[in-house]
Amino acid sequence: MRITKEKKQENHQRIVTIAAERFRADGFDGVGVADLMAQAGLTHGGFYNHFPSKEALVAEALAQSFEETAARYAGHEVGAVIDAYLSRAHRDAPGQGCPAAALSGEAARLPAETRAVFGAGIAGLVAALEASLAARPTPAATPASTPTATARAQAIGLLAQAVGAVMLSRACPDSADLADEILAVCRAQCHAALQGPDQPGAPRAATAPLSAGDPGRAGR
Amino acid sequence: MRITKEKKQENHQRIVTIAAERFRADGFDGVGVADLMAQAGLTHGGFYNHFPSKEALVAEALAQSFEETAARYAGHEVGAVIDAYLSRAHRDAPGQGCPAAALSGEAARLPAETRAVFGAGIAGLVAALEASLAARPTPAATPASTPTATARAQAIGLLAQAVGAVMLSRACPDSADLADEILAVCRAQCHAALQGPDQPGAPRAATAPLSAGDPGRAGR
DNA sequence: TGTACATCAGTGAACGCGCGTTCACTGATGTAC
DNA sequence: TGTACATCAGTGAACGCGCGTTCACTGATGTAC
Repeated sequence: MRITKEKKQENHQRIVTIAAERFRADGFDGVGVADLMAQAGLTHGGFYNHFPSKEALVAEALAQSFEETAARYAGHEVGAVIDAYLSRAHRDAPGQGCPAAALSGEAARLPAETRAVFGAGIAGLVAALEASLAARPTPAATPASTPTATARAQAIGLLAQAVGAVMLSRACPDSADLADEILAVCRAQCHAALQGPDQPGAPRAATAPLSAGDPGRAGR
Repeated sequence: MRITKEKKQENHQRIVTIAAERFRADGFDGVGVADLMAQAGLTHGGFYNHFPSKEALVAEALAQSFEETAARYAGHEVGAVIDAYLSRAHRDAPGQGCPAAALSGEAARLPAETRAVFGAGIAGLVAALEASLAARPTPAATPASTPTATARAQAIGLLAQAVGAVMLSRACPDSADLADEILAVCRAQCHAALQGPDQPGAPRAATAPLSAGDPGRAGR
């Protein structure tokens, strides 16, 4: 039954990718090793040929989720990133979305080593957002009297509000108006913050050119 | 072994209060029925004299947590509420803190009936915050040209950012500077938002007159 | 008010179940000659 | 290049454990007379 080294690596990657999605969708405790292996087309016994423990898989899956998320938003206009992040599509597809919005609550209870991975992921998102903010041209109408916050502070503020909004929206009952209201209100406020404290804030298109994975399978 | 009706009610209340704390600290799946009953000085078998299921206890504990949280902040200046909410004391004592910041992630995966309780709790916090915002005197320096956002929109935005900041801060490794930075940055931004988009933002005392329960037992 | 009996909160053993992990085994792959 | 053997990825049964829940039992409380 032995297989090629390449095949093994393929299997390893498949397990990690499946885990990355399932953990975000169902939580770390919501998916079992056997379930994950079955979804990868394997039996549970072989799991420990790939990982010393479930915890190790959690760490790998988290790292991959954060990288994938940072990569998806990289190079896009911050406004477009905000629209995509605070969209119903993102809220309704946690498995394809940002791990910070899906797993921050449980991450606080992870063992220190795994939590370090999560912290690094958050730091990476902040850094990426900060870079995007620093790269954009200064809003023309900003008067010299009110210097905009540092890009870093702005990045942290935007991330916190976006993560909070998506989490609260997900925690509301499916049909609740409040769930959509939270998303819409915070989307508007993030855009306003972007345009500087003195811009009245021209209305923006709410369309999200950035999608959080396959847009066809919402499944909320 | 039968006990007084009053005694039973006392026991019931004690179980709910213990559950409210433990669920926020360890998550719904992080605490077992037997553990909870033992902490209440009872044996696990009697649990079903009080609740039809663990899920029913979750619902009761959540409702109590939200009421307790809303009551704690009620009647205080919004600025003081922000300082207390975005404090290290609150971050380090999730069991005594806001259920939205402790359990929003897991709440998204709760059965519909329990999620409805959670949604009602969020709606209650928004309404309380909105009332506090509406009650305060309009910031003197706000020019007529930039009307402040509606109190409701402001309440939603503040709650989302505060919840997001506390959750992200908790998800960072214990000794990470980022954890404290998130809290400090978001605290400043919430205050700035309070003073209206045109106020440069006078420096504020960072002291939190409001505490999230017994300040002596941090335990992060 | 006093007595007889039904009620029921609490006890602790037991249930079935799913979990993470271990293990003996298989047989194709990789390697040493 | 060809052969013999060690390696090891995958299999599937089994492990111990903790979980939510059930149940027969106890005896003090509550109630009907």
